[in-house]
Amino acid sequence: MIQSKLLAKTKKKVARDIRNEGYKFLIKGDFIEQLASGIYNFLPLGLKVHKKIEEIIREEMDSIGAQEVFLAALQPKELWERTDRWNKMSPPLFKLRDLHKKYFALGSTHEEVITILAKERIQSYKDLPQALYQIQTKFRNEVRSTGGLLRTREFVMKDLYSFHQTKKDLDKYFDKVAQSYQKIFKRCGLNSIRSEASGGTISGKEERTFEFQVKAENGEDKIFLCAGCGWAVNLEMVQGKIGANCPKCKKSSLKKVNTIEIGHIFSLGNKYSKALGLYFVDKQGKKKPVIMGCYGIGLGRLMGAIAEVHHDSRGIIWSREVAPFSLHLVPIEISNSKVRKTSEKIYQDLQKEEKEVLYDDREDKSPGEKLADADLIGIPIRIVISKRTLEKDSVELKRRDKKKIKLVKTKELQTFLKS
RNA sequence: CGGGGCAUGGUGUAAUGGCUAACAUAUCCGCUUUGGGAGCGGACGAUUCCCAGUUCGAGUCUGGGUGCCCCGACCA
Repeated sequence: MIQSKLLAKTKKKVARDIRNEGYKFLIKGDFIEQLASGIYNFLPLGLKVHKKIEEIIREEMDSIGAQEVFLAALQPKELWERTDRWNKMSPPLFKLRDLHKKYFALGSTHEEVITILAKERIQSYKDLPQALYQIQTKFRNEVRSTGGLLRTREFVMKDLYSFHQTKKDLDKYFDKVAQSYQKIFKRCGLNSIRSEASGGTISGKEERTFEFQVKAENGEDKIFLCAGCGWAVNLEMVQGKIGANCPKCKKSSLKKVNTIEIGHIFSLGNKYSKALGLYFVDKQGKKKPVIMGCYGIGLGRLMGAIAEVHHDSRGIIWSREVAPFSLHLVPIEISNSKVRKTSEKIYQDLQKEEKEVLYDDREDKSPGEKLADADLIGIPIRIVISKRTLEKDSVELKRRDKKKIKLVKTKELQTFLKS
């Protein structure tokens, strides 16, 4: 991509009421822009990151045998009344009426829709287990949006639903998903903590659920974490146990940690299958409700969390798998013909290797501004070419997350990048 | 939903109730410059969120509305 054509106007200043650092850089770098409170547009850079995250999630979901579907966002009122959630859902549903005055909800989650979809296709124990997921826009009528992308009213979510004969089989899959989640977050550059939580309006309070949390100074969640064994629990589950010993390992004490919730997995039991009539016939010919689980990751929030965790004073530091580009090619003084020729040659060569390169071909930007933009956008590897480096037949390589600068012979650049 | 704050060129900010609403930045033109947001000159750009009111006079004061931010409550 040629940077002069990239739709990204980086900003030097943002409104002072933006406190959240990661969010500030997403705005400054022109990854996203706000349309209304809790509602965001994604610009080319932001969308690229979002898509990278989406692809990681899709790969991991496919690898645990889940099939992708795409469900309706407009959902009839009656469906929500059958599970008694039309009025009880929290945060509230966005509700609207069609031309015939019929009520609909904009989907904030899809237990109802997926359950009746499954009902048509799961009747026997032979049809089980099954796992379906989608990556789709959700709408939530939040009372208050916060932290940029961290809590929005419209966002893309990956929601996975699993269907089982028995609680035991669900538990097995539950663990599999939990592992898959840790892997997803790892690939996104985050160390996630699995924390015990409560289900609220999704699973019912009696079912146990896990949240996946990432440590962040200004995260809005709080968990108690055991420094010894890594066991964790949400603040809401246990009040006033700071300093108490971990109930699991009994050795270390629990410490209160601020976190951002980046994923949540629920055991649903038979709540939805009973309410909506999803039953199967077992080997003995007995009719039983299907046991369900559901598992969610908010993609925008995950992106916001990454920015929140990985940045320095100059901008975001994207990890390799989620970065909008893998290489940032930055010529200094591109009006110099030798600099230009070499840069363009390198750009072409790298593209042939299917490297995702952002080439800063802008002539009217000073070196300072180009370098500042590079730090802000946060592509993992920066390649600087200038008269100075070309005197040594070299280009300069710098990792965004490191201080060290390395000179590499122009001819050896490609082999060097492979290693 | 309770409490608080804010609203001024594209963006960020300034302006005792008083003259033509100021500055920075961005953008455009010219010259110059090229390793950490360069310099000089010029240009473009605002119904000061909306509606009432007080006043000789309102960006500024009062009332109402709308929007945004923060704290709390709530929360996948």
